[in-house]
Amino acid sequence: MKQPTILDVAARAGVSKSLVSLVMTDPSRVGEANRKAVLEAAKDLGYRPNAVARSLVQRRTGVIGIVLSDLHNPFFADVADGIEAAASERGYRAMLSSGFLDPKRERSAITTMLELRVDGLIIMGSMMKVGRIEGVATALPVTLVGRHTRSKRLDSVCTDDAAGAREAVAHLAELGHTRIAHIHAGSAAGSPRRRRGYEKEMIKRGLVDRIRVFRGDFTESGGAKAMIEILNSGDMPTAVFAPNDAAALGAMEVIDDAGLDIPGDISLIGYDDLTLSGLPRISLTTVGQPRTDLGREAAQLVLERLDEGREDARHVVVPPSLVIRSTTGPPPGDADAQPSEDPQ
Amino acid sequence: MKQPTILDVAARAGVSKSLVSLVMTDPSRVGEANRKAVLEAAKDLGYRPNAVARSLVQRRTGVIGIVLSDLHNPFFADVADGIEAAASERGYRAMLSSGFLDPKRERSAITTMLELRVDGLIIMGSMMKVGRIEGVATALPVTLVGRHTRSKRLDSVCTDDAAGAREAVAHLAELGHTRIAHIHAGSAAGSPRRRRGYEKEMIKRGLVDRIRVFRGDFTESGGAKAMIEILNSGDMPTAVFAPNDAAALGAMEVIDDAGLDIPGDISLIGYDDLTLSGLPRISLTTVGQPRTDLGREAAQLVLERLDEGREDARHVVVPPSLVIRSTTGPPPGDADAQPSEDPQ
DNA sequence: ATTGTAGAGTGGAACGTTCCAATACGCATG
DNA sequence: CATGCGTATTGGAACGTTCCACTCTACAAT
Repeated sequence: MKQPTILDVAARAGVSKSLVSLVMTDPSRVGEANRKAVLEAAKDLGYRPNAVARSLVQRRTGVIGIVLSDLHNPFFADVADGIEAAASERGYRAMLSSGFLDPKRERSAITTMLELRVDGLIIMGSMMKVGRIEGVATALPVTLVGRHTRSKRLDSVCTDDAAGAREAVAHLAELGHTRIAHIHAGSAAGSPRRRRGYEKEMIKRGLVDRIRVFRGDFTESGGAKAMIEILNSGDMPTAVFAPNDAAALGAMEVIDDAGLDIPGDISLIGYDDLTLSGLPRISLTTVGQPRTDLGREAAQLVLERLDEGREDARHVVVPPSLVIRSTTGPPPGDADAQPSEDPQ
Repeated sequence: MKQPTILDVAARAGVSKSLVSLVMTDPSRVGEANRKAVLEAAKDLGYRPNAVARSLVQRRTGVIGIVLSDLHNPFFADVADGIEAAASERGYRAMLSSGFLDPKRERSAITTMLELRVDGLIIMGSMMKVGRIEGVATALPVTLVGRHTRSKRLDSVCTDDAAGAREAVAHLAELGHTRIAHIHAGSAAGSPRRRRGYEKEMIKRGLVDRIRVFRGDFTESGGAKAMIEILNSGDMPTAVFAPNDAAALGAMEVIDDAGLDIPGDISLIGYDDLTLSGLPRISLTTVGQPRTDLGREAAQLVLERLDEGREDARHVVVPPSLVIRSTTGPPPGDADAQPSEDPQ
């Protein structure tokens, strides 16, 4: 099991370790004969450069760490794709770790990344306070995905959650809804803004006293639980705005199980536009975010600091877009149904 | 940005670097006064042990690498959860990398893991040939998830894919189906066995000449494409057995779009039992695998080699279980409908 | 007084690379 | 024939830890 080192290769090829190192990094700078000898020796021995030793002397690992809150949320998978693509174009590789929706485990995932000395860190859907994350940003470039901040110490990229939420509520209001409830995900990344957007739009439309907010989270089961509460609240809304698609799916399940019709009895709207949500069976109205672009942008921000020496914080906000499908419609008993916004 | 080292801490605390090292690993072996001084100095400086340097001297990283073929497949997320849980219980941490459904990129992901000197490797849903992976297993413990092999050099854990496939076909046959088509995913992990299970059961039931196999893959779009081909084949089956749930969802979408009813016109069955598949709107009949357990078992296999010195290969096969939901029913025009197997 | 022992702390080698300054060698130039 | 120069190669110092063998001190046992 003992792995061969550069010295073993050097000995076998009859050259110095420095020459082997040269061949491994830039073969063109080495004479024909020696190059061949080294490559052959390396192959014979099954030599693989030890990135640990290399990182130690170079004081860089070439790895961008990604910490995400939930491996199950396909939203992150797309963002991660974007990050990986951008990173590998620039000679970095991405390594991923999950926070399992638990601030403590997220913290420990981040610590691990720091100890491994990743060159940059991208944190998505964080459950932690921005303040704590800022502390980390003194050691390496950090980009937050999906969370708004004006921090001077780290970068961020997200969609305008408040605007997305307002669009969602506006869409419902224009369909004639007034009793619009919102499920929120506490202080998890993005959630506070979406909630505020919901509230603002409700206020703007004169629906202040119709504001109903229920606590859930960004998962299917969180959405389901909140929906059960809504159904039991004795104050049934005609529309529900979920904090994301995963939660919306959970809510949908509860509504279906209760024998209610979507959107006949209750309209439902999510956030994220997962591929899944576009399935005909689901056809969830939702607020879309350009996921892969979000990821590319996040990687770009890290790389700018790493390779171009940028020092000042940048915060990128991209606009969300409402995707109207078939889980939203006029409220029940609405005489003037079929307005132009009605899907299908 | 320059990070403090153990020497900085030692200087500030007025002790030797060795003492600092001791405090960091086992504070109880150090005198009260010095321990406090060291901890305070470390805190003041924001010292974080450099895992790269530590790994170099210890010749271990404490990291279990996970390489999976597709970040989007929630199946892997659950398995990864299991791995992470088992690993962290034993003091290891898990780090993840995606192969993006491309054997080349998978190879490069594995190379990266090897260069980073992870202590063990778990490969899920691999697109590579087992032979190539075996080469890797000489350097560290490797466990394959979801792929059958009798290799003497690496471990594996998977469900009995052939048995699962046969159960699926048997279920359809008992409902009265004879024209049962199968979408397969080429040589991707698990697919060949499922295909063979399908064929065997078809033969056993005297349906040899009804065997129809279409090429797809383990993704939604792969399933959709194959389904389009099936619909255009001019030989419409009454049931389709997809290689996994993701592909089944793609197929479902195509069937829905074609205006056909599931299971009225065509029955559909998947493999994996994603959480998603249990949603009332989807309610996909499928073959279930104990995902988290699969992950725990995989981690266990790696850890046995790492910490207990096991040398011989172990291959764990766990039984799959058919989950009957509402995408399967009697074939159209079947007079004696509603057999006892009918769901609901 | 001598010896032994335990506890606390230290210095230096090692881990496997990269990088830099230095060397060796050939060959053209004056 | 000395000089200079470019190319190919080398040895040694880093990188930041851990680990081991060792020293030092205090104190108990003989």
